[in-house]
Amino acid sequence: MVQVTERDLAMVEWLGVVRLAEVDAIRWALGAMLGSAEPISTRKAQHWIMRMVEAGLVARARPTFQGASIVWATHDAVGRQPPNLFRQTTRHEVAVATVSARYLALGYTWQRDRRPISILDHQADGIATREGRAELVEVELTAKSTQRYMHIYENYSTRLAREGVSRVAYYCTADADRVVSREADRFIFRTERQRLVSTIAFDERGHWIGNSLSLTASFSSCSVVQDAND
DNA sequence: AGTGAAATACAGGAGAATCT
DNA sequence: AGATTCTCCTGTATTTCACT
Repeated sequence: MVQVTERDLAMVEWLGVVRLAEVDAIRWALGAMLGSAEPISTRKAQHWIMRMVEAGLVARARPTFQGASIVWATHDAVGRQPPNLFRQTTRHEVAVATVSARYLALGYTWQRDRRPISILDHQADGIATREGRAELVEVELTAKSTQRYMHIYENYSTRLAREGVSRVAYYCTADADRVVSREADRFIFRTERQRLVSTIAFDERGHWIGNSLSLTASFSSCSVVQDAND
């Protein structure tokens, strides 16, 4: 019989929030649940997945069109329908989970953003919170149109200025990073501009290429900028 | 102390991508 | 095409851990 611990349940709950994750993200999230900022080994993560599959809490598949196995929490575990792995947005969701797991490892909690409250509102890919500071997180594997950035940034400017959002962080491919930054320069007023940061974290195939420190690195560069302006 | 589950380590296999 | 390399996944033996 498989033993299910508190940590296992916390992991499954997180999987329910992000919907999908690949093994690499599981490594980071499990490390985080052990109180570590480092990922556990791949083998260990795979054993965990096998145990959870046996317990009926997690399901797994390896679509041939992409490298790693995709893992999700079963309907029994979280009461949500299993994700469709063949949708266009699946790669994006997997990438969001990859970023989310690294936030967990840094001691953040992770939630979904609120549903849009108006036609002009924009829903981020997630909210990472630590010590009362909430950060909106976006994963951008392909750049959107200029028009859409105008709307999204207008919305983010408001949330930064009036809704207690401390920062907006983009994790991008090289191409998307260029556009995200350029459009931010155009559309975000200078008093808020420094609080939107973008880093190159994925290659064109959607594989994580940021190092484990890239989140913290962007934090420190952000605070340096703020100090300089204070 | 004894038992079963989990962690760990190492060897190896399948499949895709790349090279010649 | 065939060989090679790479990445991700699996089998299994051994050690560690948790519980009664």
